[in-house]
Amino acid sequence: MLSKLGQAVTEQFAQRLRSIGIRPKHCGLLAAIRSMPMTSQLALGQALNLVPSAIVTMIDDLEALGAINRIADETDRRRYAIELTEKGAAMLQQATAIAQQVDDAILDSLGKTERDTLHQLLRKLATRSLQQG
Amino acid sequence: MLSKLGQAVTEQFAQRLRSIGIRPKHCGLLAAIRSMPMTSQLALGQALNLVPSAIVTMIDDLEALGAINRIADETDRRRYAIELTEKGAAMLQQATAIAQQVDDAILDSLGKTERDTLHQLLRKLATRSLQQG
DNA sequence: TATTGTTATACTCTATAACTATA
DNA sequence: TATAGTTATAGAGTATAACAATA
Repeated sequence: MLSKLGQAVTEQFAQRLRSIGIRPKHCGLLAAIRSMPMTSQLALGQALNLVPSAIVTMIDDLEALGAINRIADETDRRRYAIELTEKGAAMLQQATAIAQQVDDAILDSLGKTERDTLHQLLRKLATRSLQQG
Repeated sequence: MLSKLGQAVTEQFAQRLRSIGIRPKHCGLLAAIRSMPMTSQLALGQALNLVPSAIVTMIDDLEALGAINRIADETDRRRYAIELTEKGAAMLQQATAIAQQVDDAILDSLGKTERDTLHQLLRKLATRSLQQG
């Protein structure tokens, strides 16, 4: 049931994200870029546990959307620092809002107390289960 | 969080299922075959919302493992009825046991009352969210 | 020789559509 | 002409490995 619900949540999120042209995986990257400004591509990839080719593709996507810029590093000409543009920051904000909407839609049938209980229980599971991967 | 937990559960389940040579999707099919004995392939596919080519591949997999037999229909030579073999029934039983093990592993940190509460809350979510798909 | 970023390649999963043999 | 099953093909998604430029 957890598995099916998780899929349903992911799919709803993905579907609504289409309106701003990105996928769930881009959200994590955008958030990482915001929290680690001007970091190199590979460093971002390491932080998110992504292989180099994957991060390049995603950075390509975000660059095509105008969400980020590749800034050439002056001291090391192999490197590009990734900069979040205003548009990218706006997209991240929209994505966050969409996530909130999906949360609300999913939790619609639960009252405030029930939501809190659920959140607490899930967090308890997550601390154990998400560690091993 | 639901999304990540769901993924973690699915992956753990998939990993343990490897020991008996099948994937999570085969479990649903095996269960359907048991509950609908001697049904045609396409009918099974419809019951599980699968396209014909997908069900054929999965039936191929299960046949190669000796879990099912294709029985030629005597009145309609296009049709094959799917029969669960003893080995297939055993596999389904093993899969069910594995699912139980994964459940226990995931729910390890929760007490009996907490598990019941979680189950109740998730079911409440599921009745709403899993309907739309 | 090692590292950053990129491209090429391959592999899985899955869906669409063409095809066969029956009806 | 429609249906059961099959095969071929194409599309995402993702990982591996080869590669160029630079350190």
